[in-house]
Amino acid sequence: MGNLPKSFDSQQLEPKIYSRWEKSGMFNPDKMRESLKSKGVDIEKPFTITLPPPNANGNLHLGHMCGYSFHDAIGRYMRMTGHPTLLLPGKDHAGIQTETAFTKKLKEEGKDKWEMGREEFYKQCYDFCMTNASNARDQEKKIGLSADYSREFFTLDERLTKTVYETFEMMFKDGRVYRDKRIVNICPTCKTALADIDTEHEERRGIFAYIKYPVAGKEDEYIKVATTRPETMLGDTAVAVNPDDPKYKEYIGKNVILPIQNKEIPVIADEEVDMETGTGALKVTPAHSPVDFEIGKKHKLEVVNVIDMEGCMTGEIPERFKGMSSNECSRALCKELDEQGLLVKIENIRHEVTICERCKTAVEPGISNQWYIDMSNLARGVLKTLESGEVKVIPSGQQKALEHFYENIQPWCISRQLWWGQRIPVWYSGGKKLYDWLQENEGKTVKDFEGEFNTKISGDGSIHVGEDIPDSSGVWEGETDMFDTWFSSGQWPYSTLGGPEGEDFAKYYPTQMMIHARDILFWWSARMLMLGLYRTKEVPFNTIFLTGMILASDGSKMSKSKGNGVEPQEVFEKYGADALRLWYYSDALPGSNAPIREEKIRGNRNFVNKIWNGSRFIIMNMEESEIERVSEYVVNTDVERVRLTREHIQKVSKYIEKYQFNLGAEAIREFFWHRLCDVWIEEIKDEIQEEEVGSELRVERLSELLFVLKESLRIMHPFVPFVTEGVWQELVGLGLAEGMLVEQQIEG
RNA sequence: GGGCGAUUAGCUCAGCUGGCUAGAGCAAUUCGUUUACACCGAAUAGGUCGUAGGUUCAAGUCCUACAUCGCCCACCA
Repeated sequence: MGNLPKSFDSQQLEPKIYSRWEKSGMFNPDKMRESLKSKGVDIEKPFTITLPPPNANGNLHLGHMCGYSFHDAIGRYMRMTGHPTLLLPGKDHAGIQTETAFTKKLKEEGKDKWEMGREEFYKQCYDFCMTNASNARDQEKKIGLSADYSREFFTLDERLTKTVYETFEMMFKDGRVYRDKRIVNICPTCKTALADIDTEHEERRGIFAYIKYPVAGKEDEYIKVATTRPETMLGDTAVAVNPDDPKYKEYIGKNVILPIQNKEIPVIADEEVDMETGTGALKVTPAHSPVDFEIGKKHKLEVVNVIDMEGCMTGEIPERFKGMSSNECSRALCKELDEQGLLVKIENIRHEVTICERCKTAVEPGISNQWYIDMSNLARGVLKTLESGEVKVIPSGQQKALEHFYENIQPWCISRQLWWGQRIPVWYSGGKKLYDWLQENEGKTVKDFEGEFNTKISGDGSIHVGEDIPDSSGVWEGETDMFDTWFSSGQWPYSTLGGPEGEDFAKYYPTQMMIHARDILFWWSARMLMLGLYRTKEVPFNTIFLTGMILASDGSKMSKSKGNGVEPQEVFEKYGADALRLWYYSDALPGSNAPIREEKIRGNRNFVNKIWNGSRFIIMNMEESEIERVSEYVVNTDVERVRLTREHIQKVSKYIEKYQFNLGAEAIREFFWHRLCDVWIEEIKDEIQEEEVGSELRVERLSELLFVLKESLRIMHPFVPFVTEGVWQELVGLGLAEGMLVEQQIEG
């Protein structure tokens, strides 16, 4: 009976199967609830996961596919065990990263961001993102992601931005949000401030210059300092030595002359200074080094800014250096110092530098005014939930890392000098510069500011927090900075459900899980937990499941520049989505690295094909005249094969519930291939070979096989949804099954 | 400098709270089959579970040190 093709043609069938699922509406939990109700199925608690929104600035890679494969397996399992299940999809505007990517794209097209202007840039960048979002959506569907696309979000959607703004306003009122002038990392390429967490460290080549600072009032007496960044000396305001250092004891409290600038600066004593490093004397540039900034604060040193946002020399320095890049200036300075006999030597060294996480440019530490959030007591709140077990991280080793992060939480710099993102909803009466100046100079008035800068101000220096301009008086200057992208994605679990007042929020919050690769644990999950706790008084999810990292076959990171990447499309075409999914379940386990292994994916494809052919054989063995009897036959639960099948279902269910997908994948393979196909089918083949069509024994045995087949299709469906649904539909076509596999329930 | 993790067959990894005569997939070797599937079947070989101690009736499995590798965090000029 039946005439099925010899292999499961994933290329042909997967898209068809996916669109049938979509039509069924089962990915919408509201519709699913109705459907279950009409069938009289017991409805369990809803199950929700807000899916990680991929950055809408490119295509998805195998790492995204990995995460979605796990989401989907869990989602499908929950759906098949009576839970109205919501996998909520979205796309992320991804602030800096998208701005960088899009600017680069414009450049390739011969266009310039600055010529284009802010508004036009935003518009075109938006379109760029929408195109990418649409591609990403198609790819998500290719891997079989059973998400409810009727609820899809983009992080810049109005409904979502509204929630983000509310949170900011609340935090401002609470005094958690504040503006502060501190030393921050400034990326000269991205031209924006970066939070510490947005930076990386890398060993790079550099110089170590030894420079003589003449002691004031003495001939031929010098203090030698050593520095990796000579250009910052223009902003030096002290030389620090260790109080116990015999070499310099006599100079403490005296002055040295800062060369080039010809300015006297004090020699101060500070325990932080290591006598062994360099010369033991440290030049102090509070404006351009985090360490020096702290020392400067302690000793009330002047802060002299000599490098701007773009990494160019600026401020009160000799004309000839102005506008030079810091590197150019470094060279020019060394030359001049050498001519003056003040340069002792330059060593070539390798040292750790801080670089921009996105564009890998070395950051310039610099002083600037930025918006900050004090996260400390929210961090303590989350810490409690980790300790109590309310929130769990899989693998547990990463949980400790997360605890460590919360214990050492720093103020979060949330303002970015970008064009792409959500504008910080703040208005300054009389301008931002006035506001910052008044904050810095306590007791001073608007009048003082007018005097100091010789301008006329309309406005009183106050601030208004809110999306809309407070009135039309013309005194208000809108904030131009954007939010750090993580400030919006950090609110993903409730903003996508319409915020704390939303209808979906009432039904589907809190969510149950968060699944992503471990590299964004601190950026994302850590923030979602804190912000969730703040806005909703409860943690947004209880389980963080960290997938393994997908690597190139040699164990290195996949990257475009190395050309060692593998495109998902390539894998789909060669082996199909189910085969790729199985590989993730067995290889991309929490805490592990998963170098791509094509031969393993091929092996999984073979298994997928085995599922097809085992099923095909069972179907083909049934004669048309037997179908009605077989479909009505109720198998005896005492029969060994039936009993073992039940045990198998329970075992795999347990594995899924414990997130042991590797064991689940192994078990279904073992059962279907090596028990059903290799043993049971072979046994029954022999038994019924000589039997007449329609005989009691044939009907009984074929019914038994059909039972085992259907049950194992159900339990395999969360792992390999396409081929199992494909087979199920063949059964439906013959009257041996009903509906769609996606809505079937797994019997416990 | 601090934290975390890894080290089991040629390769990639399982092995949860100690009972293993140590498993899987892929690769390898031999044989078979071409009317479910060559994207197949049957079989074989391959590991003193990083090293050294310890706890225990019993240790890949727990403890301690060491070695090697990886990741994360950190302001060393």
